[in-house]
Amino acid sequence: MALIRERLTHMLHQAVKDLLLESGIQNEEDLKVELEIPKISDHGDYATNTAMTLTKVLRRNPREIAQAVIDRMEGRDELLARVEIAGPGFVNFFVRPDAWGEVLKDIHEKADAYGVQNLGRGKRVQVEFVSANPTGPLHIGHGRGAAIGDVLANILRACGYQVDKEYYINDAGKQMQTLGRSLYLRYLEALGVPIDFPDDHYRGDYMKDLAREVLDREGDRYKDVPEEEALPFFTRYAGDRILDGIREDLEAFGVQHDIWFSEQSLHDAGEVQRTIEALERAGYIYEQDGAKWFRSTAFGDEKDRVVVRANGMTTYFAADLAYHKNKYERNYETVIDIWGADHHGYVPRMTAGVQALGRKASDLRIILVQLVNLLRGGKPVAMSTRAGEFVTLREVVDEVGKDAARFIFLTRRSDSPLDFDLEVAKMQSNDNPVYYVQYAHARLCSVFQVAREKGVACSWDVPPDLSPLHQPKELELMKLLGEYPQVVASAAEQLEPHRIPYYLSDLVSCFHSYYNQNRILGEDEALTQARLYLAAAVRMVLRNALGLLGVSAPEKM
RNA sequence: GCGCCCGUAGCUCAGCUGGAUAGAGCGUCGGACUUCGAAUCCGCAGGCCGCAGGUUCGAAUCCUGCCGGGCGUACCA
Repeated sequence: MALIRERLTHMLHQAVKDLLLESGIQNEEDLKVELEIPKISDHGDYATNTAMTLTKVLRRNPREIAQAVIDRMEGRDELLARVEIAGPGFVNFFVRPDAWGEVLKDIHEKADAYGVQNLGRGKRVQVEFVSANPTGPLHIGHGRGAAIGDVLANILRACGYQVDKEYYINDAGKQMQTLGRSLYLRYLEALGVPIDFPDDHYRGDYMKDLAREVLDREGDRYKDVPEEEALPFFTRYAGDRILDGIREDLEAFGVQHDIWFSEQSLHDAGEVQRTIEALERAGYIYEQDGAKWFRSTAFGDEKDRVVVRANGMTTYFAADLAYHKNKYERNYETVIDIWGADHHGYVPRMTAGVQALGRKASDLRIILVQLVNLLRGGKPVAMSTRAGEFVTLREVVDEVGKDAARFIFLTRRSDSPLDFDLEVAKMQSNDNPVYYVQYAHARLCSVFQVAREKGVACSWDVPPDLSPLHQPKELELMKLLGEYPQVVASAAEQLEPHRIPYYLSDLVSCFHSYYNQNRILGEDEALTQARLYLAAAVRMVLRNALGLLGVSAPEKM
């Protein structure tokens, strides 16, 4: 049994199709119909503006079209109590109250898989996120990108895409040398050798910690080794250890990448060179002032970009081109990059790059994540990266918990800047939406606990009679539960994970309100069974949605 | 200068692929625990959707111009 929304959409779609055929029009584009939930309940459970959008094609007035559409909706009486034409030409649908129970049966039947669908049809998608340079610990801005990337990937998986989560390690180039040298100098310092620590080196305390670690493990064996000989060890050591730390911090944050991809491996395999050659053959490379330029202006970038400098070194951008070429060679149909918004200037050149490599611009989707302002009690926390004074992601997770941190990162559109207040994140109140949602789940678990203690049946081979559910709040809950798959689908299509937390807040708000004015476990056995069945469905959806967010669904709190 | 993002209630933000009377949380004020969890609920108040034009049956949403804030404008990584 299909869900209410799907059935109605289908019915409407057929009716519009018939109407267009009768009028001799066969235009697929005019056939898309959309159902919205009106803001005002007097306007029905669902409404469509399709009659208005059809006025231009059919050249008739919208209310007439609306009537014609309604007349062609077959089997509407089974599902609908009433259909109205309203305002300039809206069609408002009032679902039969007894039809909503189908939603609950559907949820019980699908259980964990409720919300899972097959929009993607197995299409391979890669989500690349975090990809912070392995030169220091992750900070809170990386956390936001991590949460968004991780959850977006989860959502796409739930929608039938075959998704890999990938981390690009910038382990090549001068910054790694600088990193190694920073460690080397701290090592000497720890041995009591006077050093001069340059400003452009990595000054954070974590480098001193690492230096002590090297000292413990290796003793003073590098003390008298010439710098050029010692550096490779220190570079590799620093890079590996910092990357380990990043991995651990992500793990503590609930994020696991499937693939860790090394930039150096592209250089080692000659892929950077090959990519430049491929672009040369395609005619997108020219030489000027001793450098090789990529003609990104051919695809709308504001200027061309250097890929090989006059000194013969390839640029970072060249490696990025090779990396993206490599992604498509690994057969990803769509590649999603999650970048800090401070990199937005790179979007046109990267988009140009994938097109020059023979892909559609839309094969690369870039999500820009705005910066995070870290606050404590409303006051900004100093965040100077160079001085190494930043608050790390790990510190934030340790202080406020992974659930609160993730939820807060996700409760905002990614292109909106985010104020992250450590005190608010720790508050166990409604200031903090994560507890509001988790509390509902714990509450429901508690109800089931009590039910079991009282010996009330609360698992069902066959659905109970749902006719006792007819209160407005009960119908509203069922309707909201029925919207969940649609919410997941739209989050996937629009690449907007924040839709899930907002949906959860709505659902939970409705539930809490209902809970406060009704008892689930009561004298009336039939009513109790029906309400428990509803409650179980709410709990199921909460679990599924929180699972997508990587936020726990506690039984007690 | 040019480019991108943002400007919605006192605060933090949804709504933006055009739809009917613009929403939520916080904060203020006032109510609800002998009951399955009060980390909850109920109610009151709060708006020229930055400003000005345009597009059309209809604009917070699309277009143009301004104002204000953030970011970016390398043969750096």
